[in-house]
Amino acid sequence: MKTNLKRKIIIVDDHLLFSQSLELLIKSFGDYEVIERFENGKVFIDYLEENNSTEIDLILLDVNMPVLDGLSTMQWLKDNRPDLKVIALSVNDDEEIIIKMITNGAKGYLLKDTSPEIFKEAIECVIEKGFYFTELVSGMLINKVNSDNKKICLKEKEIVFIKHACTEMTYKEIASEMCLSPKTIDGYRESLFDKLEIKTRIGLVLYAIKHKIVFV
Amino acid sequence: MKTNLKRKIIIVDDHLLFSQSLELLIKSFGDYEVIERFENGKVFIDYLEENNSTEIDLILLDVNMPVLDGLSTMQWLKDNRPDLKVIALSVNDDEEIIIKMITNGAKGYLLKDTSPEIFKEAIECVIEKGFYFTELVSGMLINKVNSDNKKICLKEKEIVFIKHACTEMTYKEIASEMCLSPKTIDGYRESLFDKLEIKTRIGLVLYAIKHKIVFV
DNA sequence: ACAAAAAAGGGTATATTTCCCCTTGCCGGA
DNA sequence: TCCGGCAAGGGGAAATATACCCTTTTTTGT
Repeated sequence: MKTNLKRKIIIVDDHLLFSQSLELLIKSFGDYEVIERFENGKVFIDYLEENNSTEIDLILLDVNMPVLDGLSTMQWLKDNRPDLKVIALSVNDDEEIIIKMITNGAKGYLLKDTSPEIFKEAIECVIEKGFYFTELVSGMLINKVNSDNKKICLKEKEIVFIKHACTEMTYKEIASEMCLSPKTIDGYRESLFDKLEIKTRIGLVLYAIKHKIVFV
Repeated sequence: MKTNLKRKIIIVDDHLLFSQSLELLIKSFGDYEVIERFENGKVFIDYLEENNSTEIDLILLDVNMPVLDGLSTMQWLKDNRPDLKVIALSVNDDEEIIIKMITNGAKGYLLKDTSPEIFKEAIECVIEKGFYFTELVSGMLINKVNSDNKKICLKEKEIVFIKHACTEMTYKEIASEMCLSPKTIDGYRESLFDKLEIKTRIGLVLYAIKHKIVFV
């Protein structure tokens, strides 16, 4: 058996059913072998640190994982092993995450409802040409470039204020919690309402949750 | 080949990579064959209605799907094909969903990070004995029975009001939107604040999002 | 027909929102 | 060096919106 001629793939995914099944699917393509599987970014990085000379052709990296998630893992890879090729896998089509994975060096981003045919094409494409982007992802990249100019950036204090605003505290209570005059808080609120194009505290709460400033 | 002696399994899951891979995994167990795969509850039900005499030993049903999700599909099965055995598959350990799937007749509930060994055991168990519950699920069932007495139930109008309260509308606007007097809205609010043990509209918004009454 | 809900109202105290103005300190260009 | 600008922090006052009482009228189910 000429196993050593096959492309070497690593799967990092906490869904054991998925990762083990996916290994079988990849095997069925013929040209690839799955040399390792890990259930989160932490154990994967541990492995890389102890086996830094292993030949790896491609990494399939899940985005949502416990312990160390795909994004953090991608950041580590960017800093420590930028040579490795990664395709991110996720059920999640959240634009922000996708953009972050790609800016951190992912060579492709596939949703888990991708067909096996496209999946195979993506693997081949990334190994051969270095990248593979679906229309969804390309669209987001373009969208991103076009809206990069007027992007909203929140200061640290504003973030703290927003978090407090997403509780049942009154503004007065928030002010004393943050050791500021209620009037300053008032100023924060006004400038945020203006910046975020909202009109009420309810709008602020919805914005905060939508943009993951606070969690529910 | 004695294919006709194998147990017949159907997979319903929108994640094509997963469902196709899972089919390979199931095949590798030896005693089973995947006779059909569907990508949402709708096409699965369509199939059942046109092939109501097909022999099916087990259905693996994903919970989160587009078009018609696992819960709705389970409800249809309960009403129309209570004879079919279903194992629900999900990444989601939300207690409410799990309980609902089981009260609608699911014979098992597995998270997708289950190991293939447990998965195989669960399949065998459901086909042979009729059910399989992990500790997680059993724990929830017990928990459920113990806390069933004082559960909060919201009326239809209250739900509608809550949805409106999660926007930047004022109560006055909500009243006219719902064709009610502002005072009636006032009453809704008060009774909800009381029932949900909250003190402000912000609290109501947070409750609504946490309990999936509204989506962000 | 009667009790229980649902709907609506009155009144009042706070909270929130909005607008416009003031100080202080810091930074960059003329 | 001086000066304008600008950002952060704070203020007054007024208009609305919210929150919390408690009462009355209408519907509704049985």
